[in-house]
Amino acid sequence: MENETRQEEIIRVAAKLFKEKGYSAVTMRDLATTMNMKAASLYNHINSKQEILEKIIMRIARKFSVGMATVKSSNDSCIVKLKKIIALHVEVSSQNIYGMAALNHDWMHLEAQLGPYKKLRSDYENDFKEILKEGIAAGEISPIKPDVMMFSILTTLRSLYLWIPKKEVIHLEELTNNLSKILINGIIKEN
Amino acid sequence: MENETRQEEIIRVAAKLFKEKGYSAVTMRDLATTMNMKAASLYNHINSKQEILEKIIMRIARKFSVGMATVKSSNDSCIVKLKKIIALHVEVSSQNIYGMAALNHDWMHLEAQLGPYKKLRSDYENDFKEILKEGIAAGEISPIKPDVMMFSILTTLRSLYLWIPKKEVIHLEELTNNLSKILINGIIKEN
DNA sequence: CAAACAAACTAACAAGTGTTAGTTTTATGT
DNA sequence: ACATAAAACTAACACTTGTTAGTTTGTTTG
Repeated sequence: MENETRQEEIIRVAAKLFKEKGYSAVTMRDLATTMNMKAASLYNHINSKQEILEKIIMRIARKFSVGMATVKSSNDSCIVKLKKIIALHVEVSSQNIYGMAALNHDWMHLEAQLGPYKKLRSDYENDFKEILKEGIAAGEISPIKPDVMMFSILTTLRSLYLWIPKKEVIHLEELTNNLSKILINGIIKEN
Repeated sequence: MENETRQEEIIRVAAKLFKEKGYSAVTMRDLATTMNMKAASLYNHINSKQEILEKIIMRIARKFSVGMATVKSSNDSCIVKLKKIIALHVEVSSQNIYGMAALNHDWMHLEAQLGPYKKLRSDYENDFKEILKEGIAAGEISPIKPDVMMFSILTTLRSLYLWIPKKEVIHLEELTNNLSKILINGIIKEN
């Protein structure tokens, strides 16, 4: 982690602070103190507070879009596609625990990038819903309202960042498997 | 809605603003403008910005605690208990859409009430987990890690506020039934 | 060594923050 | 009509906000 630029370091530290208190409650002086410098010095590396938020959020949002495109273009069954999406969320969330908090809580404070972000998000949700609908049509998935299904699964996946850091040792593969079971097969015991 | 006090009205409007921008980003002048008054006038009805947040959050947190106590003391099976908890979340969330946002996003900005809030929340989670463990012991629920199960179900339920207002007409009972199916039985089609 | 550059610093700004004090308006009950 | 109380107002406060300008320090390169 020693070949990261000073800018990247600032953004990484900012994401951590944003997770704890939210974008609006974190001041440039807070960020500077954590970085062991004065607030004005931050501006040698970044252009504005807003820019930090943009980089944190848009970087992750694009990763999800790319991941979804890969899943979408595969020839897997819908259930397998869903499992791949679950794995995508576990992977991206575990690698961006702090950034995911900003993405979930502070996207509304985006300014110039607010439109582009919303587009990425709604495209993602549409793709997700489409997979569920195909699954229902193919008889793989129960014919419950796709909206409710998507909401249920996606909010769980979007909240992973809250929960992954609490696990002592994170077995990502095990977590992915458990989530797949719970989200797809439910929790009820079958006989 | 005409027998609500001016204080209650302020708190209700504040909750709506908090949902849109978060506690820290909402200024007393924002709140006053929305209420068609000057910021200083707010202080005829409330003592501080912090107090508004406390009332919004603690009021709801207590409702969940009371609801959980009722479920806990019943003689229902674990699956029925879970369904009752789902119904509890649908009910409280639909009646406090704006407040739920503050509870989920802004609890960390509580000051005097931060400790009490955290206690309520962790007690609630422990009760929830206990129900799942009993269900596993009784053979009603699949023997997956109770932590992962609780996380998955609870994050979905905690995010209901994001989603309920989007439904055109809200059939609360139908929503509760659909969620129960999805969260308990999963989405896969059984043959 | 000297030149060049990156990255820290001090000082200051204009605007916005929650909140208080004191005053005026508006409605209520006798 | 008048006293009372509720609820609005104006003005101001001390402090914090993001950001800029200009300067100094330290490190690399020719």
